[in-house]
Amino acid sequence: MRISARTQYALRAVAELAAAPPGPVPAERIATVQDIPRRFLDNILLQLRRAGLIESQRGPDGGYWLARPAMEITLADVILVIEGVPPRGERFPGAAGPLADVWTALRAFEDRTLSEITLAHIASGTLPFDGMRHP
Amino acid sequence: MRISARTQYALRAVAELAAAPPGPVPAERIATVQDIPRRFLDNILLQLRRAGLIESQRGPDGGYWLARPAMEITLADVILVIEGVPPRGERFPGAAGPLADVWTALRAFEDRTLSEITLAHIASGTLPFDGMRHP
DNA sequence: CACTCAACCGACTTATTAAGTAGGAATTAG
DNA sequence: CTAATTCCTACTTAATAAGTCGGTTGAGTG
Repeated sequence: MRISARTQYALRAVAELAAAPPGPVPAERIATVQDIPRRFLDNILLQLRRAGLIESQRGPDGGYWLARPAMEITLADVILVIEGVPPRGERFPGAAGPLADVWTALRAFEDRTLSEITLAHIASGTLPFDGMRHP
Repeated sequence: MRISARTQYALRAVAELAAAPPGPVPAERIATVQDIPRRFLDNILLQLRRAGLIESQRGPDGGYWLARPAMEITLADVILVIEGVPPRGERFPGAAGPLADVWTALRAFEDRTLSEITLAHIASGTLPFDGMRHP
C-alpha cells in the first residue's frame, strides 16, 4: 500500500474542496491548511483540472471547485488521474507462479474499496465500513 | 500494492526453496530458473539468512534451504525481512483526516492476508481463498 | 485603462530510492 | 590442492519522485 506524496496531496486537496462551502477555493488556502508546497500544488491541481475532476476560475475570487458532487467522486477516481493505469501483473516462472494470484487478489480488493469511498465520505468523516472481514 | 523487485525476487527465491526436495539448493539454480540477476540474488539470500529465514552451507553441494517448514513461513515473514517495518501512518490536517483511516484499514487487510498465506500454499498452488468478499 | 489577483504552463533541478555490480575472502568436499 | 559455493562490504548506475522556476494569461475592480 505504497502511496506517493503527490497522490496524497491530490487527495487532501480535493478533500478540502469537498468540505468547503460552494464557490471557488484558491490554491493558496489549500496549500496553507493542508501544508502542501504551493508550487507543487499548482501543478497537481492543474492535472486534476485537465482530467475534468475539478474546475477553476482565474482572477480575484477565483479558485478551484469540484466538477461533480463530492458523493460522485471516489478515491479511485483521484488516484487514477494522478498515478495513471497500474502496471499489469506479470507471470512468474517455476514454483512462484501462484504469487501472481495473490497480488491480483490484493489489488482487486484495494480497487474495490477505493471505488466505494467517495469524497463525501472523507469530508463528512463517515466511512462506509465498520471494520474489515476477511475472505 | 506496490512491491519492489527486491521483494519479488526474495519471494520467488523462497518459493523455489519451498518447492525443492530436501537438501541445499545452490543460488545459481535459483537465479537460472527464476531469472534473477545472480549477484543481486546473492545479496538477497544473505539478508534472508541473517534474518534466520533460511540456512546455508558452503562448498561443493552447498546451497540454501528453508530454516523452517514451508507451512510455517508466511509471505508477510519474508516481506518484513526485506522491507523492514512499514512507515507509520500520519495524521492529516483539515478535512483530510479520515483518509488516514482508509490507509490503515487497507494496510490491515493486506497484512492479514499476507500473514495467512504460507510458502506451502505458494509451492503447492493451493491458495487459502476462493475469491474475496468485501466488508 | 491600469492594476492586482490567481490560475496556467512547460521545462528544469534536486533528492531519494531502487537496482544491480565489483572484487574479492572464507569454507567445504573430494 | 582444486573447484564449488557461500559470504561480505562497498560501490555505481538507473529510475522515479519531489519540488522549483520564470514567466504568461485571464478576470475582476476602480
